[in-house]
Amino acid sequence: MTDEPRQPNILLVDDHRDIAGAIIEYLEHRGFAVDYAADGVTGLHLAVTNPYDVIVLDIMMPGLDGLSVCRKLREEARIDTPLLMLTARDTLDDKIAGLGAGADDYLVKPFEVRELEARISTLLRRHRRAVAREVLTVGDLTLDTGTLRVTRAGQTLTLTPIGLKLLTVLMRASPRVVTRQQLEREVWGDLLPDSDTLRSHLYSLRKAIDKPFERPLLHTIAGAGYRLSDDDGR
Amino acid sequence: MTDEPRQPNILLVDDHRDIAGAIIEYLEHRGFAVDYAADGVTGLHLAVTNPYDVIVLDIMMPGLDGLSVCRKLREEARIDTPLLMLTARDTLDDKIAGLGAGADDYLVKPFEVRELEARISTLLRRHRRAVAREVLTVGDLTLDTGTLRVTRAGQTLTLTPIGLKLLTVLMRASPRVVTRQQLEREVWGDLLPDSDTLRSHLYSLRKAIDKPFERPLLHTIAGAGYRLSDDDGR
DNA sequence: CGGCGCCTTCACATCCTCTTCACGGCCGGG
DNA sequence: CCCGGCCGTGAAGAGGATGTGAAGGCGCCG
Repeated sequence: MTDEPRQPNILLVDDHRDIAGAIIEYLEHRGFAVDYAADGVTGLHLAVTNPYDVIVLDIMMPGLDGLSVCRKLREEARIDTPLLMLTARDTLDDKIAGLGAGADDYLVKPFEVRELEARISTLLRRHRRAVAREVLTVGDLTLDTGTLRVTRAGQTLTLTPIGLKLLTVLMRASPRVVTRQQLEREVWGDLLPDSDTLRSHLYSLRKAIDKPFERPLLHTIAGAGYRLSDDDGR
Repeated sequence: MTDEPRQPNILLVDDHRDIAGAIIEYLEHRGFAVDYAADGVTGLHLAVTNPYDVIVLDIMMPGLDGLSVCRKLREEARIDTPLLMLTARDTLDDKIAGLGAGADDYLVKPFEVRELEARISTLLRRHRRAVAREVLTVGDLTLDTGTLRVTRAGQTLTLTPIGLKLLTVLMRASPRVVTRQQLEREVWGDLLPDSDTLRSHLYSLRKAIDKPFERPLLHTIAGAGYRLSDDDGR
């Protein structure tokens, strides 16, 4: 609902302006937002200052070459954005080096842009899935963001999409307090509903995750918001 | 980029020495300090005797398996170090149910080492954030501005929104004196109430934070205002 | 088309907070 | 010595915030 498939941001680093131009045109036409750098230094700079979804990196470049950029990104900047390396056939050996430097895939030149797009899409998918899977835990309550399964004390709970969204936000924030406003914004974005329907949803959520159990996890903080936490001994 | 650069300590527990070797090599190359145990018993021992930042635990092991190690860590040793579980695809379901055992995340084998690293980084970030909240302290009184929880001498106090606001201002200013005017302005802005309701609120606040205890922390400075401080020596 | 979830909206109940007011003690000034 | 101001104390009522539950509408899927 809120996590819509926004336009993926791609960074292309390649010193062949003509080839790059064609690639950019195609990718933008296909719904990607493309940033471009003609050399390794600017490419590196862009990569560390912007959150890209995929980085496409030519391996042979004057000055700072692709391998070095890759290595710096991974080892110094600690950026784990999916990275696709472009390499010429005759330097195929580089591909080994490329994967060693932390690239996720490589493509041998010359290639079809459609092939490039396919690889990019694969990387996007894989990374999204990888990032999406995460297990949040508060007390004996767990939420697996990969399977969207919610359990408490071993038994599976079922909740509505909005309930799930609220719970995710609350669990990520736990044990900090989340204001009503934040919750509303997370669920509905900027088009907030007329009346405060949030109250009903919180009510349902509470009924789902707390009602059947001894110790409540969802606490109301008067005048401030809500907090999800396991307050036993402390 | 403020509090960074200590080397994170990882504990890896996995009975597949070859896989473990590759993981260790990669992680160390990427700047982690890795301890290794090939079975559950030594893993458990290492985990309780050393302060790790993240523990990576294979779920299937001869002898003491990962789930048991996890449970023992959480329930007996009371260690809340972030814990990542490694699990084979075919045993996914049972094991995920076992997330109630207290794992923070899981990774399905086979996986990319880079993905493992990404997960580890996430856990590190999350844990640091959770621990590094701002906590105000005056004497044995503490206020966590993230969870809005107030404790004194270990026990949790409950106070009203306005009481909380007043306390926050007083704690931030401590041990300086805060005038009535300042307090009123903080709470009500420019539209001050008719009568001085502030007195009542300070009374309640005092009742909440001082009444149940020996030494008072909230002092009235005649004609000047209020001061929150632990005055033993002075 | 019909049933089923889910979301929204509304109405009511309940709880809690804030404000207001009244009283009394303390203290300094007249 | 008395008075008035300042402050602590405490109770009570008004009003707001929140919990609770049900009705209705809408979209989705068979």
